[in-house]
Amino acid sequence: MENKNGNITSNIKSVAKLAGVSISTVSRVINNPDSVSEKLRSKVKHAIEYLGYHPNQIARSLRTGSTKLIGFIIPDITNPAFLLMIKGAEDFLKRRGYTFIVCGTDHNTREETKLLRTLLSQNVEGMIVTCSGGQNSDFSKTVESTNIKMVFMDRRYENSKVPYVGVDNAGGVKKITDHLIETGHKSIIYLSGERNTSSARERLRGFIDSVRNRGIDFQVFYGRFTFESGYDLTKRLKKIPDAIVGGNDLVALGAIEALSQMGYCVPHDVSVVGFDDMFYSKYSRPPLTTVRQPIYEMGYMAGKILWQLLNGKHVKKHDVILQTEVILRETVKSRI
Amino acid sequence: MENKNGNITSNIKSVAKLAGVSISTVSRVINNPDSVSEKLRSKVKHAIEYLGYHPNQIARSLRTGSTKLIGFIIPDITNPAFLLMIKGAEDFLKRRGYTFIVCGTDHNTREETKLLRTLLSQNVEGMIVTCSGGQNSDFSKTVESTNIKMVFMDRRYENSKVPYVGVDNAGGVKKITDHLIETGHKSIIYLSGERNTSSARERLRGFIDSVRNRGIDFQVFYGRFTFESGYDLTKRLKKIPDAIVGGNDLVALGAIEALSQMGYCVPHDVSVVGFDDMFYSKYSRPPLTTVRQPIYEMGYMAGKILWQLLNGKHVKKHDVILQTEVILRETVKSRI
DNA sequence: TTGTATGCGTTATCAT
DNA sequence: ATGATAACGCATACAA
Repeated sequence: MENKNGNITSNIKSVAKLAGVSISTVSRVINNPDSVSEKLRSKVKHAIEYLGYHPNQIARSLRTGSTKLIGFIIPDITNPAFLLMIKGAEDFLKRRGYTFIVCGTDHNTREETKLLRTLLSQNVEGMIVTCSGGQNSDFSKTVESTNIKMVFMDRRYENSKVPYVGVDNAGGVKKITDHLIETGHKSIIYLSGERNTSSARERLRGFIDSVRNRGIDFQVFYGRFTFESGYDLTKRLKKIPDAIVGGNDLVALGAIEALSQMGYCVPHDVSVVGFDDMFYSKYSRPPLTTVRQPIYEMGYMAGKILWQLLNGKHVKKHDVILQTEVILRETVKSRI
Repeated sequence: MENKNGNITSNIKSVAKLAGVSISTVSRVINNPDSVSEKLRSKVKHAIEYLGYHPNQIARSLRTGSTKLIGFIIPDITNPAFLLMIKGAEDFLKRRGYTFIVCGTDHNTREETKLLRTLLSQNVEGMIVTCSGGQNSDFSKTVESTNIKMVFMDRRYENSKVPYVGVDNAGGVKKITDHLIETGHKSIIYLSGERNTSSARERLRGFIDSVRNRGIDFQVFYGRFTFESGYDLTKRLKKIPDAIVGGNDLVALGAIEALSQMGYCVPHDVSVVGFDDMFYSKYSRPPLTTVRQPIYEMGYMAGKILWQLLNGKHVKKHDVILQTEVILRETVKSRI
């Protein structure tokens, strides 16, 4: 039997014919083997083996109404952090029989809405989404109109009834800034990236929370979440502070590079800290003091919550906020 | 109408009923609007709008035999290089209406075979695969028995009729090793990773090609393709050579770190080069001299070839080998 | 131009 | 324990 692509495709009918049984028996051998006699079961199994048959998932889905498909929408499929989250979610869900469609928006909210529609018409049973912007009303409207099971991961849209799993961005930045203050840093600069996502706003808030009303001389500059941005922002500094807090590790690393080119030594002259603890940060020179997020765990948790949603279980906490950990390495020097 | 998940699902029937036409007319409005009178067309369109109807892709696929689904199998969904390849392929294919399922094997060939089966039963129309090991006979057998359209990307299994897109690994390592020899390096050590994949073997071959019969004192050590492996291997070196060639950038960076801890200065005392030009290598201290592969282009090309396969076009070159480029930065010093 | 009826490959219901 | 058959939602050949 040949389909449109010229592929040789065996189906339940051909298996039944070869085994000399009805198609219902074949179906039973696959879905409920115990209900078939040993004799027929073995016949059917051999036929399946011989023909290299495997059930057509499409037909199965149409009939059962269950695709066992989960969709992911993330801002950038090239960013290892997002993929580690996805791995976490997959590790939880794949042993429960799900398959995954992963889509990247390139940080474009219009594309995000489009992908939502695509996944919907692929009949995914659930979705895990890391939002691409600060808001996307088309997206939110579509979600509300469909009752699709969804979980937001790491970044969310506000005013939404979608459960959320994230990390305590504000708390993390606050912790590491507190550490800076406790070790005698009097003037501190925060280098933010784009401020449109929920996580970026939270990090900035953590910095402000830590620094205000404590007699600290502080300033905030906005750029992007890249090495180059950290570099440029730092090069333009009129006055070098006691410490610089990067909105993420890349920004911090860029700042260190600029500082070194400007003749300052880290941490001797300036302390620098980041946020993320990305793969490379422990190998930088000097190794970067930063905040570690439980990335993988975040994904795992998102997978778990989606699974609860899918199975009609009561989701206890609507929002789950995971805690961060300060990783002390060698870019901070006490100035007491 | 409500499906098993409790979702409100409108179907072609409900649209037809509301519009007061037959289901074939609705189908025509969607697939071939010009064949329907203006009057009915507008009625149907309003009904579609009102109900928020979109066609069930599952049913459509079952009927037409076309899923517009492409599957990817890669060794590790957490590795940015693989994902950049995928992005290349997607950029070519998505404007042609395809959707993508991405699966990672965790470098496990058994899992690889399982994923192949999964994708097959999801009725993907084509697949792009980066092989997880040196061989996988179950995988190869299954592929041959199905006529699935497939392209190997970056890593391949031998003896296969599957088209392949890769880079000239051997040529790349040869080029950079030649450069080392031409700049007066007399003793050179190659630090390989696992030697089971096709690309790892090719890189080693490039090194040997460059070094032999030229009076060079050379040695090869095997470890893994990680920072730690480069570090450990280097720490165990009895005698420090003029230059070290890392099987990839991570290994080279690990070697540099070990060297620096052992009191050697790069490139003053030893030259070190890598392979990949991964994202971070230009920011390392000192910036790493390495070989750049056209990662994205490789994926784009793989997508293009798969598309040709899918459309029955004649694929001119069965194998496509892309060229590499040596990136000179600051970890090599001339010793002439 | 429009409608009726068939079948895609399954699973599930109902007989036997 | 096994088989015949309806139904899932859609596209399409054929009839009108």
